[in-house]
Amino acid sequence: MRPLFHPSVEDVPVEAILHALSDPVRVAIFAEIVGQNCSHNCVAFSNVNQKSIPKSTLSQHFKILREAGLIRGERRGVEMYNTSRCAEIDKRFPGLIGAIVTAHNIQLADGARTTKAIKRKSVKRIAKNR
Amino acid sequence: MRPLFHPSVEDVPVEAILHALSDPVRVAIFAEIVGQNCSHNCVAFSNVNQKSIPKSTLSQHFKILREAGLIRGERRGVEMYNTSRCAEIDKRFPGLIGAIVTAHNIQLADGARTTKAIKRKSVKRIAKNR
DNA sequence: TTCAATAGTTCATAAATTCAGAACTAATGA
DNA sequence: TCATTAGTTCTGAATTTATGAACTATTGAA
Repeated sequence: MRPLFHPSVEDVPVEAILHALSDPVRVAIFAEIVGQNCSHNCVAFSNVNQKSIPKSTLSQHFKILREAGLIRGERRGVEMYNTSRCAEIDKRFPGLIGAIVTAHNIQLADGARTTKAIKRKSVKRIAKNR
Repeated sequence: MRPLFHPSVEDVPVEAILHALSDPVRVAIFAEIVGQNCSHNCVAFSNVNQKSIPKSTLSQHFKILREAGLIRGERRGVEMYNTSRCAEIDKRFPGLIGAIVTAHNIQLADGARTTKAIKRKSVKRIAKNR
């Protein structure tokens, strides 16, 4: 299996970072990894947000986080060890990751109200039904 | 013409904000509006990034920024007056907007290197060709 | 060794989003 | 009333994303 691709932080545009974190499943995964400041394998997340997510989908999510320079994935035996690359990103874009993770946590804490609208789709629906 | 929809900031999930700003044209527009801390009509942006963007597309972009609670659009005669809603958002998600706009500006300042990769698409291509 | 089990990737295609031209609406000023 | 300007909406095409199925890699046991 060929080694995973990890871009150097200078090659990652902010847009890619924002895009990677604009998905509810991916911010959740990333916030976990940052929070624990340690590893986590793919399967550990198979029910983020009370939903069971197919592993092909999860695999994609991790790939997007990796290619946005947000995490580093390292094979450890049969499973994957993921760590955040916060420190590196923070050098280039100070405060960015912190602010996003904080915002995510604030939203989590807000609870019920926002959990209903956590999918992008919902926002659009709200907007539409005005 | 029916009045524009502006969500209350509490109803906007972070994901929607990040998604809105994960597009190079939209961050550029938004950073401009924030930077000038004042208005700007649609057409003023018709060649953001040296590209001329069709007005139907621009209209969509503004709508997405509006529905993410990032800007307020107000009709002034025949044209649109757009202002940022930074202050409101900052109350709920402190530092978020600032960090993103700063990151955007850092990237702009970096110049040539990143401008080539400014489209999400490019990042993926870079990733693919490994 | 060989085999089964586990973790994750890749591939193919269906579903959802986004883009952009064309037709439309609204306000302004001649 | 008409032409002009600014912006929206509609619609089909192009692009992205999601996911089941098939595949690859590693481990541990027989």
